[in-house]
Amino acid sequence: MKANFIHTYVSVDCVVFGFDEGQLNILLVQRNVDKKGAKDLKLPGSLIYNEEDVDDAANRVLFELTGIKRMTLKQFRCFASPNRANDPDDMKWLDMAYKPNINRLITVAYLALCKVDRKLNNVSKYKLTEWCPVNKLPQMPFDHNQIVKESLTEIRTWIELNPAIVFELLPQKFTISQLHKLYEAIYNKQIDIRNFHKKVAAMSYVLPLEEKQKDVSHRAARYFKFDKKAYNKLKTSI
Amino acid sequence: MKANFIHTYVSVDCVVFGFDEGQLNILLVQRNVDKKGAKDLKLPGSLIYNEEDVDDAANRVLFELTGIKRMTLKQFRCFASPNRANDPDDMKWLDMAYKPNINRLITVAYLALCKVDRKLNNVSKYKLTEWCPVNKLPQMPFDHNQIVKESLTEIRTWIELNPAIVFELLPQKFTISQLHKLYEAIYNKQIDIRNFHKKVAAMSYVLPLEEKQKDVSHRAARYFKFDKKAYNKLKTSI
DNA sequence: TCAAAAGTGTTCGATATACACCCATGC
DNA sequence: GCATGGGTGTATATCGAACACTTTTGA
Repeated sequence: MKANFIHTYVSVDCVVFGFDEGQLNILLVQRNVDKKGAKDLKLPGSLIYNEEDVDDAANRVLFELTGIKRMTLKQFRCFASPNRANDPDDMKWLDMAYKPNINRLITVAYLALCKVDRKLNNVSKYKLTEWCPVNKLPQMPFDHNQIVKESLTEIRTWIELNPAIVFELLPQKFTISQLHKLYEAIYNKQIDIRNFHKKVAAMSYVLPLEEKQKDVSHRAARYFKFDKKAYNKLKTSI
Repeated sequence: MKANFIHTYVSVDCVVFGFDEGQLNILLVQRNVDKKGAKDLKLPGSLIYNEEDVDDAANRVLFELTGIKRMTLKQFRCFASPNRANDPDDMKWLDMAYKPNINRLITVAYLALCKVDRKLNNVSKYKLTEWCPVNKLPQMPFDHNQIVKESLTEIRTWIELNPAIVFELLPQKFTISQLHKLYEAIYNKQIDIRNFHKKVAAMSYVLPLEEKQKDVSHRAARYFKFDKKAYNKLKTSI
């Protein structure tokens, strides 16, 4: 009986959201195996180190992936099905990428948010990274498709609890239209634009700038910015 | 570098909430060490087995603890600080209770809900279990105090997402007053009773019964029940 | 008749929803 | 001048918050 307690490896996997051209995208990486044909993409992740907390491991993965030191991230669930790493291809890849005989692998999944205009400098480790629209995801190894699926409901509840995080997905300067499209993408439904303007006007921490779009073939939109200090002051006052 | 990937043990720990006499309580168990004086209580938990998912492990722990097969439960966070099991007493206890040389222990924390009037039949394993009011918790081993603290905010967001789960903390038949006190305990603030009556009246899935309290030295309160079917129908229709 | 808890309505402000037209700009 | 997207206001319904007195029952 006591022998049945499992000695296991633990990994973190990150669902990195980005927003571009009205679409939510997820950042995927290519596995190291040379599989002809199929692209073989997966969520970025890593086994955790000896003296490393899972949160630290997630930050490390994201840094190696993007060159960004402190991304906004949130742990959302541990995936631990005994069968999640039973596919022969996946086992072979674990052998190669980490060490042989990884008999069981449990993963802790994270959500992370990334501004589109952030230049990504991925450190050596990842040969190829790719933004992939959430509604056109490929078949992925392990339970990564399941993880992404759950992350989509998780990101909504995250925003309910902390409305400020949506601005992590937009450039410093953004238009109402961009924000509007982002909300529509996250909630996957249409939102009346007039009511949306009112809603934004009521957010004291979203400030209009003097600057407007240039060289657009229609009326130029005003830029806005998110004022973190105003937001925090408001939040602590409640 | 590759040697640095950790081979670790994984446990589950359960924060079991109960509600009695206007108070939220948590079910704790006594550790097996004979420490004089101090009671040495901890959260119920266990290492996970070889072929066991963490959700299954949590269900097993709860069954062994209460005799209840399917408790309402929810995974809420993985605690994995490298130092969380570094206390000498805790390490000694791990040696005894499980096996020697558990160098690192990661835990996945669960919330569970238990009706007060449920008779608890704890299976052999636990010598002594104790309901403990959330505002009078003892010092506990590992990071169990931290886990409980986070569970208190977690239970609120759980209820926001799924209002039906509060009824898991009440008897089949309950009075508005009981429900009212439960909400006050969970949100830790006073709630106007007239508005509360209105709110309950608007819940189409909370049905008044003919039955009333007996032998009370004041006006007898009406009993209500939660209608799961009506709730699910309502939920799917939205 | 008193103590103790049950039960009951109205008003107000804030918030969400529905809905359609004019404005600025580049081509 | 036209195509494209930007920007605006009003009316209505819904929801939450504040607030005090009467009813029932046993002791």
